[in-house]
Amino acid sequence: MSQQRSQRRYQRRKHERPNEITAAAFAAFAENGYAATRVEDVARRAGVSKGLMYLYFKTKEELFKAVVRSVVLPRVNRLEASIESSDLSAEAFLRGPLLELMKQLPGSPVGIVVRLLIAEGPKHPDLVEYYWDKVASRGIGVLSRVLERGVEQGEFRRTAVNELPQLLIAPTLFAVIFKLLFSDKPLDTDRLLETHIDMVVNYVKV
Amino acid sequence: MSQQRSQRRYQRRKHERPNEITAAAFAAFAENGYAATRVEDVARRAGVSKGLMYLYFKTKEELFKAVVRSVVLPRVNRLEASIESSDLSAEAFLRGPLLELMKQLPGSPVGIVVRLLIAEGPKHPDLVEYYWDKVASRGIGVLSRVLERGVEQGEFRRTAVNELPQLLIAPTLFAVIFKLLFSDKPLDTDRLLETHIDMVVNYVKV
DNA sequence: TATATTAATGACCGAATGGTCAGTAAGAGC
DNA sequence: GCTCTTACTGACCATTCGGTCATTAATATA
Repeated sequence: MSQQRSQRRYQRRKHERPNEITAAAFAAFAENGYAATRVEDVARRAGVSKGLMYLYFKTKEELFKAVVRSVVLPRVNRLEASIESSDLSAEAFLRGPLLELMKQLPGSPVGIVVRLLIAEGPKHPDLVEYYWDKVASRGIGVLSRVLERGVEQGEFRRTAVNELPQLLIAPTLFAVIFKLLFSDKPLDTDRLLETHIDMVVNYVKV
Repeated sequence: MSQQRSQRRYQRRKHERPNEITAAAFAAFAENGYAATRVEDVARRAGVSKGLMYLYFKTKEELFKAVVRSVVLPRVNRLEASIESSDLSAEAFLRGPLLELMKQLPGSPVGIVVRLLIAEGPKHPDLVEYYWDKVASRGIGVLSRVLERGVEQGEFRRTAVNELPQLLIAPTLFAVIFKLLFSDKPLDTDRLLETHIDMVVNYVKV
């Protein structure tokens, strides 16, 4: 035989480790929440020793933040891009791409992150701040611009919704949390969101 | 002097202890969340030894459930009563008592409970079930009946909202969570909720 | 006042877990 | 090949914390 008595005990994979570890951590946090997940669980999932975890992430909290970033950032970027590049009318945009995005959120990894944020946020203020800057405020900005465009083009009246663009996606959070907690109870979240958008559009349309 | 060398070390207060302990536990959970709160912290807050905790609550989890019950039950009962006894028109009810209730939720203890439920729910399925039976489904029932009454009296059309009464209060959850996470960011939750109710009423009114 | 009852204490236990570090072996560079 | 760097391991430590229990003292009863 060549030179393997037993297989290599491990491979060195400096580059891939961080992503693999955050992925494993996300899965573990999703199942058990942050506090109840042991660092060693994550290590096992990632096929790595506990010691290595601390080479790439100084503390469990650092790992947590890395997870949130990795899940949330690409999504927001995609959203922002897809919106800015759209040439639909405001109404068509709300009923089309935005509604589609909203429908996808319940049951997506974002739901998990929301849960983690709600549960752990108060203990990690800088993470909350990060989320606000990089996600929430950008999301609000996008909604705000869509409504504004609608007004400029004479499609929409100017209403309180212009100052409260959050109202557009508020029921999405409800749907996310409902599915999270009561996954076995019936609720047609798609229809809920459709109805809501319909309601808003009727309300703001001239 | 009478018979006190030093003050009594403690008083026996069998009857009051449970309430005092759940109150202390609520405060502690509110500050730190469930997992991060030590039983001994709660004991100290309640002015009681750790051992006594286990006389009144078999486990930390039992204590948790008692807290949720104590905060949530009286509120739902009050809501249900106030609604059934009202003789307002459906619209007046939505714009009056219901809106008022919604406005009160962000910042109330309910917000804390919601956070605890979201964070710990997946690990305490029977608690979630309890919450569904005693709170969520009853709340939905109330909303449903108001809308139904509106239809019967010819005030409202029959719309998708009749089957999705959750839509009425969905933004309340958003407001609760927003205030929970981003307490320092501006958001006029009262106006948000008013606008939403206005929108719904316009939508369903004949 | 004497006795019985039990509310309440607090020292203690053991398991769990975040984090460390001395040592090992993969594999890059020569 | 041989050497040197360093990615990686896994045993270990310190601490924390849920839960127990033998003991104590407040108070009800007689």
